[in-house]
Amino acid sequence: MSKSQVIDFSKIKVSCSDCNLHELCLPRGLEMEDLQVLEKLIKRTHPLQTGEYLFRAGQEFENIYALRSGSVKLNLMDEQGNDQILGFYFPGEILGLDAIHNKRHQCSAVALETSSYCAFPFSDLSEICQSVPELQNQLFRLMSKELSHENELLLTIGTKNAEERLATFLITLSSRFHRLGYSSREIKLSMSRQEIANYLGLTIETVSRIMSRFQREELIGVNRKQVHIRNMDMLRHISSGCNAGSGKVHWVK
Amino acid sequence: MSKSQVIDFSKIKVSCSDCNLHELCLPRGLEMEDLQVLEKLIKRTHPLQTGEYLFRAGQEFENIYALRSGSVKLNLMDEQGNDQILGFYFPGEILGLDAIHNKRHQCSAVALETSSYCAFPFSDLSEICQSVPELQNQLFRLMSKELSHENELLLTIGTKNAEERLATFLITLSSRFHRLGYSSREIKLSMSRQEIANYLGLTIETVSRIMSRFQREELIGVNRKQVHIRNMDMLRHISSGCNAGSGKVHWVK
DNA sequence: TTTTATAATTGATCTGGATCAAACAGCCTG
DNA sequence: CAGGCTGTTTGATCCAGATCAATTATAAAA
Repeated sequence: MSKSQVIDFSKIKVSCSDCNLHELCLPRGLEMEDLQVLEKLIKRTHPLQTGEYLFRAGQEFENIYALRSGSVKLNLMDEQGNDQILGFYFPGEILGLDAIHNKRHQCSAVALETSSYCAFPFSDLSEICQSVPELQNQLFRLMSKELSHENELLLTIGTKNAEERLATFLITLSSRFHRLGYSSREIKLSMSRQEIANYLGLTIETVSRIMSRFQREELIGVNRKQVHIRNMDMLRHISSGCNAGSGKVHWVK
Repeated sequence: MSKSQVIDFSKIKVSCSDCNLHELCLPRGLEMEDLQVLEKLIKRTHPLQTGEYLFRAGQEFENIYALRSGSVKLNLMDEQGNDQILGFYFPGEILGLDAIHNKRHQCSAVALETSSYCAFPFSDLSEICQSVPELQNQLFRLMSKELSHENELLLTIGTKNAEERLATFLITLSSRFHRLGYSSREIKLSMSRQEIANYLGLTIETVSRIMSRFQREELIGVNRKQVHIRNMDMLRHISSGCNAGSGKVHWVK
């Protein structure tokens, strides 16, 4: 209503100790002194608007990024223009780790909605790691977790059918939102159907059809980008591929 | 011929400074002193025979592994038994990095042929990183490279058709072998057709058919597990998806 | 040598999801 | 509020690759 309600994010001063994502992006048990060193090197900038880039493929690698609010998609393109979305990122998650080895980003990261973030200059960070073992280990853990996520995605795309992939997608989003303190039943999709389709190795039509089917079967309620999970168990059941309901039967010899 | 030619690998004493994979697995410019510390903690064991496990899903994470000879497949299985091969590993490559974050292996690593390796206890390694910055950075780089590999695989599986995937697979193997000092035209496949198919998200029949077609078109020569690349350019062309030869035409508006 | 077992190839058919096409629903903007 | 734009849904058809089935090749065992 009043203009005073319009927030100027650029003027907000946030310290890591205040940040509610603290536990997600920083190691536990960091000394106050270390924390202050860390805070000093963090670059905070204007939030990104929808469609703006956090980083672009080809850019020199300088920072890793911790998402503070909003959401971001990460995608990789080859010389032919084939474009694959590798992941969606939400508050507390880290981006840019895959660019370390050749000092250049291969992927692009694009905001799916207004999003704010912290940037950590990697060279400084890796230097601090030398004196703060817990920070080094946190970075190892973060990269390792990223690897695991990609492994899961490969398993999903490589072995599951369209229905199972979409169910898996919804279940995964739900549990990630839940971890952030949101409802696990109300999902606000910040990405388009096209982006979901690309991510899951499907087409937009297939995604749309299956969403409709899930709705018809009362597993979910859909209103544009808002998804309400009505039957979590069944959805989980479908996502794990034991979907006897659709006539698939596994015989035991 | 004579029995003296049978090598007892368990008695071979190899130091990192002798190892021809040195450059691949250790950081450059490591001080002699640091190298000796490192060598002391490396566990060398009997080589694995075909089918033996380097590590199994569920096992506690202790070591990361540097493959010294042979080859290994890494695979991930879900509760339903869906099994996805995530990668094939060759000498100089590192396995186990994805297990860091929850201290337990999610994947299994199985030898595809007689294979030898070095095991580095990770807790020791991360401790040494505190005093040897270059080692820490090498680990960051290795994990980052692993992430990039998975990104590439996702792009391949998510956007390419069967023919393009197999061509990509062969080209990739070729260049990896070349980096190891082998011919880039002679590929000895240590994995079965079934394993190639699984890795590429295809069936064994599709892989076999496309291999036959490639042979018919004189792109490759195949003799069981031995593949000879006869037309690298064309293979590369197919792998990158600009395959006008098969009737696909891209119109410019 | 034959026997058995496993991996790979080849052919015939089927189908899940892609592609093509059209209609529809929210939107901004003039 | 009409018109244009974009994203989504739904229907009709097609096809790349899966599935099913049979044959062949290789290798190890008897």
